[in-house]
Amino acid sequence: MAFTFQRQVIYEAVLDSRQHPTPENIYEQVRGRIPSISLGTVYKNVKTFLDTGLLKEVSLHHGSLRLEANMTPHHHVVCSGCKAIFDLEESDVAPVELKSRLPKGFAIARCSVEIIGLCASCRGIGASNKKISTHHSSGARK
Amino acid sequence: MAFTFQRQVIYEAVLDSRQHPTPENIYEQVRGRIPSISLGTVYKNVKTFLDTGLLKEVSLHHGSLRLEANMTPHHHVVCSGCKAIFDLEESDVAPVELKSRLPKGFAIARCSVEIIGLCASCRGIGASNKKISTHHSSGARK
DNA sequence: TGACAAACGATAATGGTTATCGTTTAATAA
DNA sequence: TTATTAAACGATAACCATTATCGTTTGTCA
Repeated sequence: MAFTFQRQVIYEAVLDSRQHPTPENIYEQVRGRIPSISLGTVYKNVKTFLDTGLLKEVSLHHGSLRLEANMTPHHHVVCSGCKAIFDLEESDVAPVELKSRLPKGFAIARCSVEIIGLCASCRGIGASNKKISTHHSSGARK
Repeated sequence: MAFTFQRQVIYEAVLDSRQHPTPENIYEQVRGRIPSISLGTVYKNVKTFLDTGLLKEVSLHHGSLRLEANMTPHHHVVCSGCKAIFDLEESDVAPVELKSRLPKGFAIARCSVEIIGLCASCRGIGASNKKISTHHSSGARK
């Protein structure tokens, strides 16, 4: 991977932003230093950074809305391969224990634990138990 | 809110699916019972259900990719109003303690705690400290 | 039953993201 | 250093998820 000027500036833009920016946010900031940059270049390089592990996405579930009818508090087990979501009852996880202050004035509504990993079928164990298919390619390297 | 036949079938489709379906998934399933239903109707009613609290969305961050450069394990404080994301160091939360089995064959990669609520500015406390603006309307009733 | 608002289906428009394509730039070897 | 070649760039079209619009149908209620 060639470390071009565009890449440096894009990467620094994410580093400097303490706010988990969107590609669009990055684009706007980078244009301050490279006015001719294309939004496509930002997307391409963000994808490259994700693939090589230089950056991470905050949520595995951008791309499409996922719904739930279970309104009781509970947690989620998420497969980073197929994006499958399994529920975990609230009692299956010991209460989360905060050891520091939150941002000033923040009012907690709820606490949700996400256990992220690979499900059996994505690890190649057992039959290919098809989940609901969703989401764009995410795990494929070019 | 009138409880039309379409609404009943859509809601049951989400209830029956143990898999956190997308609107598209729901559309496909509902078409089995109401072949003439429109995808737009599914979206409209899903939105209605979200607004009235009958359904919930799994992630507050579908819609647009959010990036992070902090590759050390950490947790997130998320404002459900403006979708702002604050980081919490791993040491700020006591280790998550699992009290049950996960789905057979699931390999844990990491555990992430999400503390969801309203930030100071979304509660109307303090100056309107603008965060990076992102995401479509989500909190607004029609 | 009639009147009116709400919901529906069809479809156009929007917004985020990816793909394409011709040109420019970077890496490598001569 | 220059020539070669693949990778990266910018511009733009295409794509997919979602929302908006609009004319018609269906519920609700007087």
